[in-house]
Amino acid sequence: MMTQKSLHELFSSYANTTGIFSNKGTLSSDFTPNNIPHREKQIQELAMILRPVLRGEKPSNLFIYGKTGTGKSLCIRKVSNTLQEVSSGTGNGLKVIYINCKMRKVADTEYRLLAQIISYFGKDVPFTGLPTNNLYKELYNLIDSNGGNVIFVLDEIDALLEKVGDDILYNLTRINQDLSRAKITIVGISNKVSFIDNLDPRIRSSLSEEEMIFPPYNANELRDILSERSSTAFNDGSVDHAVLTKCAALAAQEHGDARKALDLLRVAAELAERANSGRVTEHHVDIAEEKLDRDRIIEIIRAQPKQSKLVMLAVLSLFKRGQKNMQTGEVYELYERLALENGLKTLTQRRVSDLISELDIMGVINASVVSKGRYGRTRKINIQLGQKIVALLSKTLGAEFPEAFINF
DNA sequence: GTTAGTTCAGTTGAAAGCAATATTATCGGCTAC
DNA sequence: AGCCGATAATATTGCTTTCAACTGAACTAACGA
Repeated sequence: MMTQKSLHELFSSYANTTGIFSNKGTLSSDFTPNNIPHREKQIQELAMILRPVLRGEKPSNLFIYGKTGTGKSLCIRKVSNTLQEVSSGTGNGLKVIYINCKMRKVADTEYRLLAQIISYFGKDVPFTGLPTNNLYKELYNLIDSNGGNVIFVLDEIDALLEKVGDDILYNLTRINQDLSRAKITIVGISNKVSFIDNLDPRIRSSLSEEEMIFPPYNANELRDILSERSSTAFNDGSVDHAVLTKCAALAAQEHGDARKALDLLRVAAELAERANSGRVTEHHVDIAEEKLDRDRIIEIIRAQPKQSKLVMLAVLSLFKRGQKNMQTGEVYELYERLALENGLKTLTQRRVSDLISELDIMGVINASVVSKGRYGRTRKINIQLGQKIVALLSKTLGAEFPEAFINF
């Protein structure tokens, strides 16, 4: 009875207040706003580089660098959309194909990338089975019969080339030379600046006929972005000005990642709404940051292979016993026991040592090699996570390895 | 007090094994001449 | 004959293990003043 009544109250109070959001979608990171602050120059430049398509000429190939959340994809998307709109009136065919090469199982090999491209032309090829040559042939025919300009936007191209080598680009540029009725332009996007250096010189020069760099946003720019978006995302007066500043400042610390800034703001607002406080405050941002952090770490761990999780569990267990500065040996000992109890095969210390350093790189634990003189050399392993996260993690992992709790 | 060795407890790099996947090659069946 | 799809054959990966060289400071012992 009691619960029903409070449920009733909950709903009616929800219905009677306007809430914080007016349009939450604006805060999503894949939303394309009309106005992209502090990227006017880049958009201008992009437009200049790509505009030859409007006269049916081939633009230069282009290479774009920039860290995550610096607006690369956003600007490209915006420019190419407009370009497509305008060109549909000119009679010069234009097709822009955007592909994210990082997406596992979609475009992370030569074959899959080609298959993906082909499917953009409305033709499906089997997942597997055909020789790659056939796909090139197929693609060639499709593009040629389609005619006009084709622009390939390859996002996170570094991931692709790292995996499969640079032949693909070579082949694609070569196709271009044979085509009679169509022209291919390649736009590569990468977030590693150093990446182009270890590329075949021929490909490098043809790929980066033009280069652009998207610098990270600074705190002020981030705040502008946030206030721009929040003007449509929120109802008036529901967000403190200080909140935006704080989100911007936090995200600026992490290489000026606009996505992070938006996430912070969105999550903070969600929290505020859920807590029924009529407005978002700095306090909510704090909680949001912790929550994002927590989610990230839990997500990382969840995606780990079993063995790695087990190592993590070993570290966690020791940590909960109050151990500080654990050594590889101690962790390995416990890991060995846990593996045995859970019926997993035990890896060698060599491997566990690597797993530990992987966990370190991912920022889940802190491990650094220290020499302890006469007492050898080892990694000093620590956990620097909040209690909440630790508790949550051990719960998650504990559920996966039921036998592990015998140790507590 | 200095200097030159030792020693520990792993670290790190290279090479190779192995199982799971991915890519290629091959073959029989089917259609179109 | 030529093409298609399926299946066998082969190559590539991604993890791991094995082997072995390397590390760097605490500890020791010898050294020289």
